[in-house]
Amino acid sequence: MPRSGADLALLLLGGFRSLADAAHAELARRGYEDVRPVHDFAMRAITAGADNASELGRRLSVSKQAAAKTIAVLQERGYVARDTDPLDARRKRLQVTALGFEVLRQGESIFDELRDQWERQIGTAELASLETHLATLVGALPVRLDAPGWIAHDLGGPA
Amino acid sequence: MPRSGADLALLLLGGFRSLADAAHAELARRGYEDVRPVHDFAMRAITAGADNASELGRRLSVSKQAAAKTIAVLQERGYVARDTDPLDARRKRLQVTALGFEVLRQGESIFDELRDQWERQIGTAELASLETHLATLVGALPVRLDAPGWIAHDLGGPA
DNA sequence: ATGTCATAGACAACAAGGTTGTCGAAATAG
DNA sequence: CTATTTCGACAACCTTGTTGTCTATGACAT
Repeated sequence: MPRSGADLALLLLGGFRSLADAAHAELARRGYEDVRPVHDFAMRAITAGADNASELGRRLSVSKQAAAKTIAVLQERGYVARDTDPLDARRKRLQVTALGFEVLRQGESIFDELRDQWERQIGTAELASLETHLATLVGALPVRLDAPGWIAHDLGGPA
Repeated sequence: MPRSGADLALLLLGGFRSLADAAHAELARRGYEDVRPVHDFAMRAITAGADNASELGRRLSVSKQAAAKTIAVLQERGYVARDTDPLDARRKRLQVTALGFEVLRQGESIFDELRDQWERQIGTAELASLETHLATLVGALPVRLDAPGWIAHDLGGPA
């Protein structure tokens, strides 16, 4: 059955959402109730080298002010720490704390489990092909979480 | 190459985003600069029978107040009209205007064109299989656009 | 050395979208 | 006729983002 282009878009969104919702719920179940996908992505970016607010903003494609707000939350909750940069007094160096890494680790394993479930549902080869094709179509896009309203927000639904 | 679960999620999100961004940009190019995906979805829901604010809220899984705000915008821009319901004086019946339908029509064709492009890139059978598998995995989820921060917002990036 | 420009981070003001709570009017159940 | 529910509106507030402005610091050219 030939679906419409709009359906395809919804399908993609739905796929992401079910993964993200499930991960968020599971993370909450494991005790990290205040962690949302944005936080996870931000910590990943920090780990990957975005060790100051301006740089984090660039990596996430948001303003540095927005990045600073996210950092403030992360810091408040003990997931990242900041200290001054000895080489550049303007900068505050960011570091993911042990607690932060713990969340990152759990998040990863949750997503991997979710992927395994999908694999069992449609088959290893099928999922691999789906990923390959999607990767071809999407290319390497910057993270671009953007205004993560529903990504960041508490996702209530049963979906 | 076995990707991680998180990558899969990002791929899905990326797929949706590239479609949505392209559609939004093309719609703007065609002169509908103030239409965002949420508006499109809302109009679709209205056409599909959600002819009052409360019902629209239910269909979109948002509060009726949020739905009312969306309606206000849509009305302001002339995409929907409201009149009183002769059968129930509490209700304001919603109707998509001719202009609204025009946008809907254009949006559909844009998404279809985008899908065609994808089909040419990876092959008809491949795209169909991708859709089928995704549909299996996702199931029938309610629209649930949720807090459409970046869906609703003006998507600036080149992505 | 010094003047100029770019960058980091902080603060303020504001926009968009959503939420809950409240309320009056109208429909409906008993 | 009364009690409950539903609709739409309003207000207050949250979250995440944005732009603009400001100071301190660094980089660089003169």
